[in-house]
Formats: sequence, structure tokens, C-alpha cells
Amino acid sequence: MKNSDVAKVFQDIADLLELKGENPFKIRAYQKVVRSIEHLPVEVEQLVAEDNLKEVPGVGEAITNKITELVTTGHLGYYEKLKAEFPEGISTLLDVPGIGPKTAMLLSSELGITSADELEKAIIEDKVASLFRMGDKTAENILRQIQALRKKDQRIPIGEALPVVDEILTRLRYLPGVKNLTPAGSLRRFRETLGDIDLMGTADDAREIMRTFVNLPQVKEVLVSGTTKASVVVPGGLQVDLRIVEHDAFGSLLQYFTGSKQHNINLRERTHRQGLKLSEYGITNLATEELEKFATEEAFYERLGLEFIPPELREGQQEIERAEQGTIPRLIELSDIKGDLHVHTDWSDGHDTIEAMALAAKALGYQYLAITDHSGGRGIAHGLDAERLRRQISEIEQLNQKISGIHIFSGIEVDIRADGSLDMPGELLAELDIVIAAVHSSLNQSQEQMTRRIIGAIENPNVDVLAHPTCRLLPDREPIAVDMEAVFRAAAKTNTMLEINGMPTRLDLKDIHAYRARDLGIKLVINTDAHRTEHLEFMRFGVGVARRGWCQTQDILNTKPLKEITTYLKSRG
DNA sequence: GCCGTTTTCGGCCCGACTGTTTTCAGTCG
Repeated sequence: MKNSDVAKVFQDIADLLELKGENPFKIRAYQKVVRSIEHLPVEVEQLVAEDNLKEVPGVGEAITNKITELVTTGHLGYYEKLKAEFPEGISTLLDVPGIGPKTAMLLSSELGITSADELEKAIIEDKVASLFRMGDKTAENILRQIQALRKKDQRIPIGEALPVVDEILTRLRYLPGVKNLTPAGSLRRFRETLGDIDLMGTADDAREIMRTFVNLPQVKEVLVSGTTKASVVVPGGLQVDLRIVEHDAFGSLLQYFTGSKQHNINLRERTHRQGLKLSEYGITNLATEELEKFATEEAFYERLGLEFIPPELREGQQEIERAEQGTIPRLIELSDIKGDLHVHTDWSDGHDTIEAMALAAKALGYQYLAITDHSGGRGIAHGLDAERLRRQISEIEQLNQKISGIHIFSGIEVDIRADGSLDMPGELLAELDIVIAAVHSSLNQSQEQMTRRIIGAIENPNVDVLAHPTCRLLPDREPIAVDMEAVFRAAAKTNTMLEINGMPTRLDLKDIHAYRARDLGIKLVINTDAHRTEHLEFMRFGVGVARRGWCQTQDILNTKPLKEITTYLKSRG
């Protein structure tokens, strides 16, 4: 049973307990476990087998037993019994913004409604507004939310959201008296998908910037428009919130709206024990009721006796304890990257020439670039055969003579065939500086077959890097069925590197896999898989994933300068 | 249901907004 399936069961339990009106803290305990499982870098099944469940934050005696029952037998008696107490499907009502447990129960008991569709019909038939504590406005709002929910593309990949945000920020940044304009929330934490966008800033006159914001050309609908807060909807159904405070309170505002819910809860629980209270306005001493303001996040964390916690780590895992001990690692930064080891050119399915790609890489300040076009495996446009690869190697030699200031490595992204063999003769692969292997076809193999196939490639002595290991595509294509723990073991044993592919539709390895791989001592590489010069900019997404995986420079191969990486690649043969 | 320099029992984050109410319940982030 996959972690996401386990998380889903416990999320549903939390929802049902909410409907039941259970003790809110009990409900929170279940919600906390859901988030813990979602962030788990290993399979729950493995933890059960090794009797390590209690190590997971928020998992105690009772939940250990429930998880164990669920993953060993495939069902959970407690959950089945709980479900039987409610009409089927009622918890889906909670997905509609504005509907909580009380309203859901009311709708179900009074009108027999258990789905958004039924609810929409009932509102249109004017059956809802007359219910207790409801009214015309409430009914109308719910109706709007149901209809918006249908139009909205769930969560949006960060790669799609970022350009929208950049455009908005550019329009607001140069207004007079505006400072500190920056994204917060899941975007600042660099989550791979976003539910909405939070923007923060400070201003001499908040009303001015608010007015500009709600009147931006890309705004399709204004949801809330106040003096310090406004919410709008932009194309694609994406909601964008802007909050503006006074300059001297920016640190607490940014802190408050950056951490995940769990990070904030953990932090406030901790400070509560110190006799302090946190809010977006600052830190209040509970005894004296005095409020301290903070202009920067650094000062805010320092006041709490904590090391600064990078946004990407604020997920409510172990980061607060680590900050307490002063052992937050110095995470890798974009400026640490010295080159890109996976790009395509017009020799295969890329858009630009080798020379153009090299010059673009040089312009980014890189010391090296590896050209890794596709091999000719089936289904890949213009893949190289042995003959063309030989010609490409010699062209790269000539270009290295011609261009100064950047070194071009000869490489290939060789296709891993369905049987685990590689789509290029071994003796030719051995001539290349770097060999990246990847799965592109027969994605529907069984987990057993696929795992064997990939491990076959990892164990091939010519392979240096396994590219985009799970082959998922955001937002739609699910990862292939593969035993990642077995892949990690094989990579660690053979000293094969794993890629963090920074293409925004891939981000593969993903954050928790990068965390696990790093933990096992596997060397990682952050690549863009660029198919044109502009794609080299995707590096920032890959670095974001690596930071979420707690990676430091020494964990990432392409932070090494040219001389070191050349020696390293040669030593691998 | 979890958890422990305040504790094995008694706590458990915080503020804002909205709409329905005549002082607050419900929901959200």
C-alpha cells in the first residue's frame, strides 16, 4: 500500500471525526499524521516491517496499531465502522470552500445532500437559504465556490505559477513607497504544486498598492478587497492574495505566511512554553502583553533562540528541533551550481545548436556543460545512432578548441530498453565523458519488471547518472511503478548518481526522494534537461527541490569546479 | 490521539472575516 493511500485513509478519518464533532485535538492528531506520512521519505510499509513507526512525529500507540492493521491487512476496522455512521460521500462536501463540518452535517440531515452536485441543485431550487444560520448570501457564496471548484485546475505546478507571479510583482514593485515585495507561502517554500499564491510586502500607503493590485489587467475576479489584504483570481482559476503591512513589521508577516500550517503550529506550541505568543504582527509577552515587532525574519527567529530556518525546510518535520540545536545545514544555492550535465541540442529533439547552448551556459557563469542528446531508441525523435554520436563527439572536440571560458563534455541520454539493456554499444559509451541513462518507453511495466529494468541500467558500469528516475510528468502523468528503496540501494552500492531533473514538469527526483537519497549517501546531480537555451534557467527549480531535500553543496556533483569534476568523471571510466 | 524543564494528566496556535445574529458561530489560512 502506497503512502498516499495510507494518508488518504487517515485524512478521511479526520474528516469523519470532524463531522462527528469529536474532540478537536484528536482530529488534529489525525491531520498531523496525514502530513507526516505525506512527507515521509520512506515507505510506511517499510517502517511497519522494521517496527519504526513510532519514530514518525505525531504517531503514538493508537495510530501505530491502526497503520499496522491497514498496511498488513489492507483494511482498517476502525475506519470501516466510522464510515458506516455517515451517509456515503458526505465528507466530499468539505472540499467546497466555506463548508465545514457543521454545515455539511446540516445539509445532510435536513436535505439529504451528500455531494457538491446535489448541493448546487438544492441552492438553485432555493432550499438552502432558509436553513438555520444560513441565508441568501451564504447560499450564493457556496454556489459560487462550487462552480469555481469545477473550473479550477486543482493545484498548479510551480513552473506555471512562477511566470504569473513574476509578471504581477514587476507591475507592483516600482510603485512609490512599496518595499519588500516577495512571495510567501508554498511558493516561497518551493513546493512542486501550489493551491494559491501569497504575496507579501510593505508600503507607506497600503491603499495605493491595493488599488493597483485589484485593477491589474490579468485579474479576472476580485474576491476580497480591504486596506491590508486583497484576493483576486487570475486566468486558470489561480487565486492570488496580497498582504501589506508597515515596514517595521515585515519580518513577522513574512514568517507567519511562509511556513506550512504544521510548522507554524509547532513553532507556536514551542513559544507558548516560553511564555510568548506569536502572530503576524510580532511576538507578545504573555505576562506583560507587550508586543515586539520584527523587520526581518532573521531577527524573529533569533528572538526565539532559533537558528534561521530556510523557507524550504519549514514543513513541520524536524526543522525546529534542528534550529534549536543549531544544526540547520547550509543548503545548496543556485550560485553554487558550476554547470549543467543534461541538455539537448538540434542533433536530437532540442531546438538550438551545441555552440548556442554552450554560449548560453557560459553566459550563466557556468564552467562546463554536458551535451546529452537522445539515443535512437524507439519513439524518440532524431535520436543519435552510433555513427552520428561519433560525429558529434568530434564536433564537440572542435568546439572546445574554438570556444573559451566554458568546457563542453560529450555525453548521451541513452535509452534504457524494456529489458534493462542500453540502446548504444558499450564500447562507444565508454568513450564519452558522461553517460546518463533514462526510461522513456514501456512505462506500464509491473513494479517488479520496472525495478529490475532500472537496476539493470544502474549496475551497467558505463552509466554515470540515472535521469528523471520516476518518469512522472506534472500535473498529469503518474510516476512509474518502481521500488525506489531498491533503486536507492543499487545506486548506493554501485556509486551511480541520481538526477534531480529541474524541468518544471518533471522535478524528478522529488523533494522527499532527494532527502532519502542524500541520507543514504548517494551523490546527486541537478540538471535542467534543457531543450533550448532558455530552459537552462530551470536550474532554479532543481535547486529548490534539492533544498527541500536538505541537500548541501557536497551532496551535488555539479557544484564541483571544472577541474575536480573532470578528474572525478575520468576516475569513473 | 499525542506528549512531557508545567505534566503520565491536562494541556493542545492564532487572528481575521463573513454573515447571521442581537453577541457569536463557523470557516479559513
